[in-house]
Amino acid sequence: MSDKAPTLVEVAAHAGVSLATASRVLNGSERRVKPDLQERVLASARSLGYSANVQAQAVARGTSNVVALVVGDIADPYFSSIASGVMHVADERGLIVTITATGPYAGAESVAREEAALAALRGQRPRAVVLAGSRVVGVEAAGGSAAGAFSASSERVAAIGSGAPGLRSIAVDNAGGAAALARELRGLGYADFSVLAGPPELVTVRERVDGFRSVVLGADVRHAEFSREGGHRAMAELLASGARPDCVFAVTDVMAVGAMTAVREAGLTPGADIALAGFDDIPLAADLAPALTSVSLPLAEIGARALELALADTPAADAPAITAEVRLRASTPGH
Amino acid sequence: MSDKAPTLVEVAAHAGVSLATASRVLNGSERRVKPDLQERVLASARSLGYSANVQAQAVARGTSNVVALVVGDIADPYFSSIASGVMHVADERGLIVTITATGPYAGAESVAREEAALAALRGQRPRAVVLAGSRVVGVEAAGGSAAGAFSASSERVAAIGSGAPGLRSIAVDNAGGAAALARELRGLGYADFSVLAGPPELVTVRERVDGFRSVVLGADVRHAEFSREGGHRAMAELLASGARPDCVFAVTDVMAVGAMTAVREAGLTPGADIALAGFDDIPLAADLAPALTSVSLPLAEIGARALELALADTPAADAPAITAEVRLRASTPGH
DNA sequence: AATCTACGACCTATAGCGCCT
DNA sequence: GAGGCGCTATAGGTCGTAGAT
Repeated sequence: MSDKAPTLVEVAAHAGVSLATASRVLNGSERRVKPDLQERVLASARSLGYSANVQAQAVARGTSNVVALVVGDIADPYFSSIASGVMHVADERGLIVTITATGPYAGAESVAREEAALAALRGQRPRAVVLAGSRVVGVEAAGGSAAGAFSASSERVAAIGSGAPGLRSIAVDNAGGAAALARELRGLGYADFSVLAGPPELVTVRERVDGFRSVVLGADVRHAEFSREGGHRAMAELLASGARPDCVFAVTDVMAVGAMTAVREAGLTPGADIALAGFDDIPLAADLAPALTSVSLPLAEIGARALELALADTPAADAPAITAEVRLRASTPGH
Repeated sequence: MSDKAPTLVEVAAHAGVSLATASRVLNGSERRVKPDLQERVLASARSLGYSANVQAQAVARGTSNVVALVVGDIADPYFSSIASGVMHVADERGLIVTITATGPYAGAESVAREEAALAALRGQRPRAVVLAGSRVVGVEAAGGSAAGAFSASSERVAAIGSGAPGLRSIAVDNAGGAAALARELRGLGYADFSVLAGPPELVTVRERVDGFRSVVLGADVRHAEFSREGGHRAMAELLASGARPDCVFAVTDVMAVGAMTAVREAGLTPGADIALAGFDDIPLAADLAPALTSVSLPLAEIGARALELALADTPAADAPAITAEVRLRASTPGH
């Protein structure tokens, strides 16, 4: 009934070898020890239930096997899909993933929270960090102080989307995807568009809105929280104002979901009375009724590539931007 | 352009004080030092960009501030909602959370993976661990070897749902919720039921199926993977077999979503031709069309309580089981 | 034929690592 | 200022074999 985990010295003593030898057979890779001793050490370790203390290893080695992931909200399908990809490659490489959520976006306070999170992360001395939630426009906020401190201290950071200068980043063609969507929708016969956007400070939001409006110049834009509720409220207000666009583009599928419900609550039929399109192509998008037209992003792959990029020794030649693919579905029927 | 993080000794030297003093003002809680020294140390720390190495602190203190969360699949709304709750309380208490995914359930292999994950977790010396994905029936698997090693080594573990004996656990009234749902559905006039279940080895599945069938005795049961695809396939097969139950209960909302699409693909209208109900009440359940009838579980709260339970010094008097609430919606209209 | 030095193979002893008490 | 946390890394020791003298 040992109530404390056995240490290496105990294992070494039990096996009758030196600490160094025990360390080598249990962890060290290079030097090898004679088979019989090796066997004895392993046997002792097993019988004592030894498990190396990774914290101590990290201190001794001067490098941890922890990677940190920063997201906005893990319950959001966008982030959880990315997290899934990150965790997959971490698992392959025997790395431990720690996750931090910066919470819903709420102006300056969020920037502060984000920086606090990054500062706290530094304490972990992670081998790499993936910023999936660093969403604030501007070098100062996203890539300046906090994130800057990372690169300066030689820690490897990769941002998803709009990379702050000087930071590795996985480029996502938000603007191009949104523009392509706009073109398709116009080709379908829609003419009167309205855009449901998140906070304008978020780069991702700006890119998607700008991309969409580069094709559909006159589209009216409405900002709201970056969530299902935000989409719901924005759409409800839009309808309450008497507007009846024939197609609404929500910059996020999650917002589109809320918008769709709002349309329904107003006694209208999504798809038929008002077409609806989103962005991200989250897992459930195609299962909605009507199935939601969206711009597909390989979220898990993005997460995986982000971690690989962050882990790389050399900043790596800039990979091509992740391309977004338009998926037309029943929520935007052809006229 | 320092490429290495400054250490405490550097800060101490810079401030002209002893290591111990610096340690006290920057981390130690008890003893306090004179204001002027304190200020000097803080100034040095700031100017050097010092950030305590938590790994080293953990080794020195003999206790880490890491809590581990084990889930099946972080991209599944059920798990990500729970994770959200866990992360929230961890954040409040200044703890770091690491997440491990055991992957989709796949028989014995999954049990092995789960144990491997737990073994790896031991190396982290977490202050507490929350098992949200430990889903296998039987003491041996879920609470036996691996998990047992934790409690034996005095680490604090809490399981969500069916607790293995000897493990702290958050009880969830799966059976009661499913039974209540069955009663409500029968009250609505449904008589011919079919159940879409996940792998029978999972306790959660068993409890929900058994609870439902304790009310609706004759219900036919069909097992499939514990996912959207599983629900889709099972429903497609059910329909292909020529069966036309008037109400189908999927043990999980995620499965219900797949089932709903399968119903539609068969040219039938969910709700009208075949009623559909799920379990969990994931965020998007009410936004589906028809809105999905489900049994609501406070997932984030469950996660939060699980971590609190795991963290508690004393095993805590057994709290009441989490009660599940039936939410009747449009997918199961009254006759 | 016996001794010496060389040398690889292997292990032990012992400094650290960054921090706490 | 000293000692310790659990572990890594490396200098330095021991031993056995082998070619040189």
